[in-house]
Amino acid sequence: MTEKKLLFPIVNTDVALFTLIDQQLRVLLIQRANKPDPGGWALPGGIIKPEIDKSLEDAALRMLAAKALLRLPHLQQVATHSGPDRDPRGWSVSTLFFSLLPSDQVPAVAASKTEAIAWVDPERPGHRLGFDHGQMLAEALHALRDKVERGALPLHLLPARFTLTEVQRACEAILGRVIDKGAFRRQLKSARDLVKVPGAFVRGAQRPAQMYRASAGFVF
Amino acid sequence: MTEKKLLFPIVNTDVALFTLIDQQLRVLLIQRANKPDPGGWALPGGIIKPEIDKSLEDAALRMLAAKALLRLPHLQQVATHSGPDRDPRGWSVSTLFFSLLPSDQVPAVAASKTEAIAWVDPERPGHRLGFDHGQMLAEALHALRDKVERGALPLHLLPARFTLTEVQRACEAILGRVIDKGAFRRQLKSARDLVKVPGAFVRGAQRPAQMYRASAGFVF
DNA sequence: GCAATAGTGTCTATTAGACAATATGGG
DNA sequence: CCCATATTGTCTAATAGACACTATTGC
Repeated sequence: MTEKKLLFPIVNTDVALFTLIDQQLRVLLIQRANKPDPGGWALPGGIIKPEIDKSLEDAALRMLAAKALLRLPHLQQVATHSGPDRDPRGWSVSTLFFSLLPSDQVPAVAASKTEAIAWVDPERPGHRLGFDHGQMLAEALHALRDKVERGALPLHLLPARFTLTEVQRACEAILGRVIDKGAFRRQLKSARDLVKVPGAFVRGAQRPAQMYRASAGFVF
Repeated sequence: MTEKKLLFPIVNTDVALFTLIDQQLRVLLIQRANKPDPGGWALPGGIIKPEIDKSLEDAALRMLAAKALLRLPHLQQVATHSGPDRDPRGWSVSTLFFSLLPSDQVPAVAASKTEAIAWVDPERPGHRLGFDHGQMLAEALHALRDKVERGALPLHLLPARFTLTEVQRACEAILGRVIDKGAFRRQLKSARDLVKVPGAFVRGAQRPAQMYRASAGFVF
């Protein structure tokens, strides 16, 4: 491959899209079909198009929408990586985001004809990631954990209606440790993000649980 | 001025450089001499040069070094702003950093022949800032406060040797509130960032204070 | 009644804030 | 001694973690 040095830096975005599969935290990887590093695994992303994108966030959402036929409820900036060597095409700048996909929408993310996808454990991706995406994934996971550790509720991982236990399980999957039920529910009482859904319960052969939804003004 | 749309985004950096002047938190503004918005006030920054810069951090340091004849001890990424309208020259991406300048090095930052400088209160800059730099400054201040609120010690604001009271004053200047002496010093005891300097005391007509320095492995 | 999960209560160790008390210099 | 600041100690309210207890369903 001929390496051509561009006069202007390449500007692109990458997204670590997290979800829950069987109560386990997973992140989306795609197997690249195109030019740099074809066949290699990477975080979904690509070069922005100034003609149609109104911002980096806009570009990241556009690329994911093309892949997933969905509109993500939020996008969180993690960091911007840069340098002459991180992309073989030349001097590049890449802004990394993470986002949360509701677990009931995982099927909406399907592989295209040219690109395979995989939902992997963010701590052990299994595939070797191209570019500096291994480091990026670690940073995105750290940013997500930090936010949840600080008390943010990852409600975007859950369906529209959920139980408090499901919120706890989501936090546990993110943090990688068990959380005490009593302490967790105590904190939730002073959180304004949750709204009781009046009727609505039931799930199995045990005491039914109260259902909740995210409050109107909730932002992750 | 003719507005030309570029095929590639403009990539630049901006830095909110904080320091202490008379125990007050101040941030550096420059009065632009060149093309977009000449005479306007803004955070120091500029377009990167892929030929010489090895990263965005490198570019930000280079631009500040030219202005200030100094090498900053650290640089912290805040966020990356983007869009077609935030810079009149066209679609642009700008990564914002903040940094801390030791109070005894303020004189090293001098105005050039073409650009005036000002050290202003970050909460009330006084000058109206061009581009989206008003918003940027607010974000940088928030990032700095958040970090200090979480327990990070802004030792880079201080001279090489300092007293615990000086550390407290620096934190108070950043946070904009008074901190309890007892509680503050209790936290410092469990911080590994500080090292006693054996001799060294004295300042005025009162009990001398123990001097400290940042530990070898200290990173803000 | 039993299994399983929901939901609440209690005890304790730790911590942050308020504030008092003591220490040490110069004058 | 007095002043000003350094340094340490004490008391208390709030909080987090551990863990136990009660509640409600299906079977």
